[in-house]
Amino acid sequence: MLTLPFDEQSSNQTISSLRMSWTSNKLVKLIKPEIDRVLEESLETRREDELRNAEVKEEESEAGDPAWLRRRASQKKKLSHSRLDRVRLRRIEANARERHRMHGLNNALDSLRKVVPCYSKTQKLSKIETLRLAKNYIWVLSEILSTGKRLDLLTFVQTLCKGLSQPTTNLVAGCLQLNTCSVISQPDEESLSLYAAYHHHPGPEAGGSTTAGSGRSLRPFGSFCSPFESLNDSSSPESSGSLDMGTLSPPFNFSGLFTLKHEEPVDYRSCHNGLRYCPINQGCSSDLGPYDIQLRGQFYQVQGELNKPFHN
DNA sequence: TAGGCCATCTGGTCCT
DNA sequence: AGGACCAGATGGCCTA
Repeated sequence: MLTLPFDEQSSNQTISSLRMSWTSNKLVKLIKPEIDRVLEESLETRREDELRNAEVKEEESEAGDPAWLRRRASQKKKLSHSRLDRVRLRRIEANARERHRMHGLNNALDSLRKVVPCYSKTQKLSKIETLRLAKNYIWVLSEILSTGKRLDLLTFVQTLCKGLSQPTTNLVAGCLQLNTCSVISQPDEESLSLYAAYHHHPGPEAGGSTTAGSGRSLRPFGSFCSPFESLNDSSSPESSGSLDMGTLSPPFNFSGLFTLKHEEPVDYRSCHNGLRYCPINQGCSSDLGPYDIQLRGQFYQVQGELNKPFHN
């Protein structure tokens, strides 16, 4: 007799989920008949219990229930065993489909994790953080495209980290070997000048902390406005408290239309964790810096170039 | 131990 | 009728 890792009190849900989980395992082929038998026994037991309970409930309620409820109860009563079985079978199938659907969703999220900065097999980003990071990443790329200006690493990371939790911020900063404090609190002059260029209006979130004066702010980019605003009425990634992908669409569909070209072969080892960027005080004179945007059809090359340094 | 995250189940709704 | 999608509920696991 096979001993399954759950006792008789385990619910059918547990049994069916275990059954589904094990389906992919080759071992299950050997023990499947046993699993099916236990499952059927469990289903049968539960079926009998539910029928008993339903009968008791109907007896209890028939006296004072409204007519529609009595009708419903009598309809239930009329459900034959075969009909009940069919209903339950449909429920089981629906559960399996739902699981499959959610697995598909999770696979898609995994794919997304691999194309955003800071992909790590060991420390997986949560679903919500993955979406937030992706949103910020798209926004940064759109900024680079629309302004034609490079972002220094600090700005890049700070923008990526907008709205992310502290652990994720740490992860992103860690990927780039940045001090987290500098990511969240101390924008450099270059960054500030860049914000000034973008600064159209303070925005609703800029009322509280500021970057000037105190030199310390939890939200240093509160007034970092996107040039897209005039076109799309969109705002910076930080402008909405909740996840709002809809307002952040870029001004045009650039997917597959551009690539980033390095001016010269890059030795990633000489840079912070591989990212080629212009550190503060090193005076990169090029307008575009390392990002030489060209209209080609090599989006994935861009993606690879941008992500290569971050992925460990 | 509380809180975050996740997988799963479930019933409702909409669509074909 | 049946499938896809969604949101709420629930319980397990992990971590600070």
